[in-house]
Amino acid sequence: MIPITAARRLPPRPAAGMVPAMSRSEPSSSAQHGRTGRPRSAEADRAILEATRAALVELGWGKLTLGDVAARAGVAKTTLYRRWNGKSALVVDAVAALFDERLELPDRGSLRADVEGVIQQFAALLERPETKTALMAVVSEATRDEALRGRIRSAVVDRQKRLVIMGRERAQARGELPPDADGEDGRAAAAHHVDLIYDVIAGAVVHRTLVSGERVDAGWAREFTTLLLAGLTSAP
Amino acid sequence: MIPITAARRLPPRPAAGMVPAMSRSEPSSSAQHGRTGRPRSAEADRAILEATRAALVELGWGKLTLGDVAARAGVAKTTLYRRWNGKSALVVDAVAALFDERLELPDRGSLRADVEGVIQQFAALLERPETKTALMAVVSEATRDEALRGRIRSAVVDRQKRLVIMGRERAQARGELPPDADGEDGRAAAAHHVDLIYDVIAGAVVHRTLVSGERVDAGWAREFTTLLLAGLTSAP
DNA sequence: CTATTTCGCTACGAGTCGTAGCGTAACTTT
DNA sequence: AAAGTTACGCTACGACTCGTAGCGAAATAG
Repeated sequence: MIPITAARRLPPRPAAGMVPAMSRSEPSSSAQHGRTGRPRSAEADRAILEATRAALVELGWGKLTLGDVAARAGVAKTTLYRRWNGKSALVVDAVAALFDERLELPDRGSLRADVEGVIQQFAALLERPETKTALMAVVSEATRDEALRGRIRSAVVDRQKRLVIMGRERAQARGELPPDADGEDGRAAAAHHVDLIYDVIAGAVVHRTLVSGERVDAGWAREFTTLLLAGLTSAP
Repeated sequence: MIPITAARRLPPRPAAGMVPAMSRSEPSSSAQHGRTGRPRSAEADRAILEATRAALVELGWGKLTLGDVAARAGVAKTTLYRRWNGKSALVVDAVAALFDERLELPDRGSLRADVEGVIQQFAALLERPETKTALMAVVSEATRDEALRGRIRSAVVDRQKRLVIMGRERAQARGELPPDADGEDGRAAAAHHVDLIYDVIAGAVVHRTLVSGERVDAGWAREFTTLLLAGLTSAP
């Protein structure tokens, strides 16, 4: 008894906001911070993120409330605010987990097959109602929030870009694409090329799914791949 | 005096919602409905949409409130709810006006120049903070709202697609692209082709600007156009 | 055991939402 | 000119969400 209220005697408070969740796939859980007190419940993290995805599906971004998420997850609302500083940050983490699990690039033997595969894989991810609703909402919020942009970059963009880099290297090894030029310029050009390809592929799939509102079926993936390969394999 | 409250003696009310603004560029204004009472103020429409854009720039989608918009526009909050059924619908109309004014396709003499021009024009539109913030937010909301999807389609998608169709026809007239095949199949294939090109161009520009968060400069537009043309001009 | 941190809970003021009701203004029809 | 109809500005309202504060209890490290 007579417990000394810990929070009270803290310094002015690090900020009004909360833990950055360090952009890892592993949220903000467990000990290992070298900290001394009671560790955050990893189970609570899991439940919260899952509840967030479920609430997104049912309510959509606009009507999703943190109070509702807390109730679904079986935790107190205050716990949410202790870990994330708002709706956007929470949803990014909730959706980022899906990008971890579901994006791979098995070697399908040819550049064409690899490209077509990644298109369909990404399209399948976007078909999920959680991602469909959340991704663009978060992107929209990020236009006014630098920290959120950083989060999206590491949780979504960088992960996808890695697939492009890998596929490109494989194609070069197969001789389907010319190797990168040597030197600093060559590396810069290669990076630019990767960025371009990434925006074209991801952009087209996202746009067709969310803006045009039509499905990415096998036929479309094939046509798009054909168009793309002609551009990729022609002279620089 | 003793005025008979008009609203009271109306039938059960058309709905809880509001005027569809009929998807025209001209909002919901003026008489000419053949209606009989006081017409809606077109000036109010103009002021509201402009106030909406201004509020978007300052506050962003998340913190934009209809009460604030009403105050800026110098109208009563209730007037907003009489014309639009919510934030999303209002913002779509507010942003759609920009797409009207700013999207044209002057004949630049070659397919390459036309494509590069439309890319830069669209990119310039997305640079504006109103569109940057609003477009994806609205798209996100639309994933759960069929009516909103229709609005976006007519206010944004169809207008842009028209540019693709026009550019394509010009290129065919110049002999830069093969003419469409005859018959029903030919027309269907042409429509598919237009859809594909549209999603690739608009998608890449949107994705680079909003997701990757990098500028569409002249160099990028050139590289992208090169990639695209190689794909377009190669055999089907 | 002591120090420290997190947890669930309750409570709260501030702010927004969307609607209702009223009296007035503007326009059409007779 | 009068009557009928619709839009407008204003005020007020209950319902809800937000984000924070404070408390006592639980969980861990040393």
